[in-house]
Amino acid sequence: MPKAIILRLESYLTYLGQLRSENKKTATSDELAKLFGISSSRVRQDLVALGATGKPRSGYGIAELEERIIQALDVDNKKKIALIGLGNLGRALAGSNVWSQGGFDLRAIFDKDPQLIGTEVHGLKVRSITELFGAIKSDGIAAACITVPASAAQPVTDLLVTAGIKGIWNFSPIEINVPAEVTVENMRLEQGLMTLSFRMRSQSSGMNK
Amino acid sequence: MPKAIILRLESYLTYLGQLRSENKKTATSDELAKLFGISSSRVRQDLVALGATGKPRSGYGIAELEERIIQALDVDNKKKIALIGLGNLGRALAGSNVWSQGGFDLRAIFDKDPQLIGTEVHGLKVRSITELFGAIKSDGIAAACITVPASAAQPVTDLLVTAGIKGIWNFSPIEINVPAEVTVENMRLEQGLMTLSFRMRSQSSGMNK
DNA sequence: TAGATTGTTAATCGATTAACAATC
DNA sequence: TAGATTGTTAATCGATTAACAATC
Repeated sequence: MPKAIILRLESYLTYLGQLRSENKKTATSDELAKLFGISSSRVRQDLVALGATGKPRSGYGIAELEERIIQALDVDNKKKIALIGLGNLGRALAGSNVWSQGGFDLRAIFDKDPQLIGTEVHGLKVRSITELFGAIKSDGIAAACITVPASAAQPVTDLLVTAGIKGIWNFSPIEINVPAEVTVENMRLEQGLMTLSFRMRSQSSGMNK
Repeated sequence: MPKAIILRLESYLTYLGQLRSENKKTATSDELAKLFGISSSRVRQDLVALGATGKPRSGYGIAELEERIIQALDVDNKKKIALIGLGNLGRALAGSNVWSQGGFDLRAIFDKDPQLIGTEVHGLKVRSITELFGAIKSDGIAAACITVPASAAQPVTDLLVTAGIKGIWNFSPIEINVPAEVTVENMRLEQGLMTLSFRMRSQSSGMNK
């Protein structure tokens, strides 16, 4: 499945949830296309790739589309994830519902600050990073979210890789090195802002090049 | 400038900073290409689009590249931005350095919780959302970061648009509606996790399709 | 000089849009 | 039935890679 389609399916899913909450039962390719600024044929091709079918005149069933997208992205299969680094951002994420929305189940929190170790955060006891290796092995944790300072990112990554982690959601502003079998998804907050910065100027100058 | 190039320039910038901190002076297209998993000719084309030139055998000057990317993205021109919604995520962002890294200067914080209004957060007094309109007008704020609950996102957006805001960094999991002249950059945390979820399965099943 | 790396053009690849017959 | 919308194929567009002469 091409990466571009995956990204759009995720966007469709968000919007379909909104439509369902408004009690709508069906959506047309043209409706989705207008919202996301793409052609309706692109939407139909995406939905064909997903294996969904619609009905001429009425469109696609919203519930069916949601279900298929969730299946395709493996969101219904909650994978165990650990959070490494309980700073401001880590704390905000720990208490959020992104984990289950994104297909994961937050099961462990690690930090190196002795003040934090042993405290309880959203039902999870904060553990020392020295316990990381053993805990991941014994708990069968598949993924990790890294919200540590840049300087700690690579050492923590190496530890995670050795412990057999399969996926990393990386918030540190660093390119971390991992072996080919480990999946890294970078979440770069600054990059979102930089894109906004660039687009605001292009917009205002009419320089759409 | 194509969106795909902008995204890569942002990535290059992050990595060039790392190289500079290691006291490296130059980088080759092949070096950058390997790191980001693209071809070296793509890197060279990106750098040509940026207006940078390199030297055969030695490569490109790191400091010059950084400077040109910062200029191209307008990161050196700090635009005034307001934060709307001081929940866990808003608080984490308020205290971070993403603003200046991304080309902005956080100048105002708004919330609707009376408990928070009047308190000081990272040198900024939290103001009532009812003051939003006037404050944005009088302070010349160009952009806003929305970290409010989904239900509040559209009303807050409408207010911001009326106040003349030019760009929105949206963390709420909603497609917000804005007129064409307003730039919206969505920061979807769940989508990052969903992509990780999908890629972890593709990876492990060897199903690279 | 020799050889690594740039700058650039042509070839390939993939993604998007256009178009339209099929159909509910 | 009539007409809106799907499913699908062909055409277009843009992005990436390959290749190589120029050059430091």
